[in-house]
Amino acid sequence: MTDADDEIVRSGRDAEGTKRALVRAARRRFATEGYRATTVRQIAADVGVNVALINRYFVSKDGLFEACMLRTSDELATRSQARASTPAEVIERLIVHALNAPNGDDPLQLLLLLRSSGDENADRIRRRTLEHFTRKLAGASGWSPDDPATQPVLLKAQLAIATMLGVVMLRTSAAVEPVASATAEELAGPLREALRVLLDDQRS
Amino acid sequence: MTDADDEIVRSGRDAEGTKRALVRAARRRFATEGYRATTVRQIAADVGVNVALINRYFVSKDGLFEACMLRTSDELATRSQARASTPAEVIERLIVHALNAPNGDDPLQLLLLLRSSGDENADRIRRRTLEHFTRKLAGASGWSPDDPATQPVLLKAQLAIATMLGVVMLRTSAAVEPVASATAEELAGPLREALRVLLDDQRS
DNA sequence: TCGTCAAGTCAGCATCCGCTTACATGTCGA
DNA sequence: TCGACATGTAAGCGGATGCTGACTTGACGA
Repeated sequence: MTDADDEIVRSGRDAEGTKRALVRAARRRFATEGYRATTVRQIAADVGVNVALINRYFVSKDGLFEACMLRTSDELATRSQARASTPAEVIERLIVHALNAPNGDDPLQLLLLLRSSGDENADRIRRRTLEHFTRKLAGASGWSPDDPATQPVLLKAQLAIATMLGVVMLRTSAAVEPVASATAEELAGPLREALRVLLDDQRS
Repeated sequence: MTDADDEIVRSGRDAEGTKRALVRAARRRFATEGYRATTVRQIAADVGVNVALINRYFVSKDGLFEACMLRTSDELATRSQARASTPAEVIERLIVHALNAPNGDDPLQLLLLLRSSGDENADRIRRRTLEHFTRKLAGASGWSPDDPATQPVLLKAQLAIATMLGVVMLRTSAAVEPVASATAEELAGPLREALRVLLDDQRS
């Protein structure tokens, strides 16, 4: 495990480690404060590294954002690769993912939080990742991607994602009470019910 | 009705009309592109007016954002003042409000509630508006605000709001398919079911 | 007709942001 | 030991952004 990359320790002289640390710090900033509000100087300062390295390693701020999206996309793909399970399990994992990880490191949380960047390429990646995630979610409910009757299920899956997105935003970005300080346990119950309606129905 | 304030017509020499037009244009920008990405020059250009007027009338960009928040807060309060109705009616109104025509201002109002400006005062207004809206929604389901047993209902009402916010976000800001180009009718069905679980239950 | 004042404009300042260029420094093989 | 290269730094440029103060224009009453 190459964790603890963004420690202040940062021994330097380790390009790959520095890149990882930059992506980590950037992801956190982008997720919590948005693309435009995040400055490359902030990110560099978080890692304890000179600003110019961002341009050296990622060409531009857009490039760094894209790297964040790609890494999030990868992690998400890896996790959902874990054998397709029952709808109930999928729902459970979705809830746990979104409600824990208060530091904003969870890829699902990050993906949901990412707002539009203004950069065309990064926005396309974000859209594609979300759509891929939608299909995964619908697929885990036992639908074939080619079945034309799947269309309404895709919509429902996306509504489930939208629900989680809204919850995460209200909790982290807007900090609205009481949902912001509610425990994961308090939220899990109602969320389970709502998501079951959307994901676990009888093919109606 | 003093609509059509942001027409190119803008006869000038009408301070109140200009202020309203600025708030309208600003709200659209803030909601769709976020606070930081929106520039005062853009807003002024949208209205066809000199930038300096923003500072004259609203002191600062923060002040303009706060005016936007206050206006949506007012409009939202006015609408929900319409006699408390049955949960089913409330759900229906919520859905219509959020799914209205994309050029309409209704979804933008909700979207604006998610945007944080960094300004302490404006953010407080946003939080307060959302919390007030939550209580209204819970109240429409027949719960007294003082009953301690209401707490979980507040949470559920907020989850319902979160769902609608997420849907609006995916449709307008992220433009993720298929939800972005789905019709209101296609979405209304599943949304009704999900919201009913959260708002119309049997006090469980 | 003309003075007054609000409504609106103009030009520019200070600051920040993304990015680049030139330079310093640590590491490692010959 | 030392040169070569990769890693990291310092300084600053060009442009955008928020905001300001002095100015112009138009409406209206005496």
